[in-house]
Amino acid sequence: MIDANVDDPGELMTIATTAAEKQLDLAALRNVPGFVIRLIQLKFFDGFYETFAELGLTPATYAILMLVRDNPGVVPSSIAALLRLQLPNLTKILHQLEDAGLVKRSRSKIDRRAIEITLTSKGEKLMRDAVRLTAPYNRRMLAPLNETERSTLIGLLNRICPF
Amino acid sequence: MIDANVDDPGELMTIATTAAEKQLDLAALRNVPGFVIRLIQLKFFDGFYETFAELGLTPATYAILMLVRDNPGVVPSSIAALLRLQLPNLTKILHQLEDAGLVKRSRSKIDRRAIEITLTSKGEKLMRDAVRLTAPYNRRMLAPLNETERSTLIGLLNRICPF
DNA sequence: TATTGTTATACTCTATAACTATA
DNA sequence: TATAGTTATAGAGTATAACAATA
Repeated sequence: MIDANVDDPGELMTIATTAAEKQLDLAALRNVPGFVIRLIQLKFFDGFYETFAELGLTPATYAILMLVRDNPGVVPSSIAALLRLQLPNLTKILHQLEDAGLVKRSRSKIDRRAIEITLTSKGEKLMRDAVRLTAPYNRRMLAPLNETERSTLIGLLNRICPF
Repeated sequence: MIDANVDDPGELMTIATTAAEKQLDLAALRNVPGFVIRLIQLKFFDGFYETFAELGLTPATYAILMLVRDNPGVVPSSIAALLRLQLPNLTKILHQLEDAGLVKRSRSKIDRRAIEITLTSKGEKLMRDAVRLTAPYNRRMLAPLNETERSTLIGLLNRICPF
């Protein structure tokens, strides 16, 4: 050890990298919900991968497969509109899910332009496994809140959710 | 008009693209806060660009400049840690902001590896303009909630925000 | 030997235009 | 003429490795 910071004995002197250490003023940004929501979303994504990577799921494929599970025969344009994905990008993902044996694509008999998406049995099994991990994941992400507060938050979020 | 849907008279037959039209079952996804938060974040980003694009601000530059405004002399590594940006990516943005005359970069006299970031007067003026647009933007994004609910939401979000 | 900031680069996500087949 | 899906491609955002200067 060459040099030591008097305020931080026992460690090499480094520039503080957390708000608390650096005493940064964050009051303004904390009152911008869009900023706070962005940070929370990054936290949820990190937590998602920690929990669901073992199943090979991403946030996007989780949402797509869950939507298909509850709405068998849903068409790509509906999925894209709801999940705010561009159709070309969704097409690619759906082909990957089909290649992985998780979904089945079949021409609609009513409108032969449309493709009806359903889960395969492999896809259904995957989502059963995913569902088992979901409640613990949600609890972990909302750990600072008690049960009442979690319900309140989910209710308020759904009120401002654009669908 | 060639053909008309009996359920939708007066319009060409199209596949419904909203949850309401298509009667999609979204109950499962609505109870996954991470999913709802992702959609809300996309909504906030869209709204952000509608409001702040005229100032040339992005969500990232807004946050960076606001942080620098309230913490003059803050170093890139602190900004990166707080805003969850990688240092190489932040470096690029800071050089753009410097080229635009919004921030000043100067070597720290305490630690000559570090760069202290401050706003220029042009940067200060820009953020005064941005602040004027912020409250209306926040209100518009949280329009479905009353004043009490907005406060409750912001409080709960800050409790789960990772800093 | 570790840290700050930089450069270069790769990878993922997202967006747009042009095409086909169907309506 | 408009829509569903596809293909190709471009752009933005994000991540990683290697480096120089400084501690």
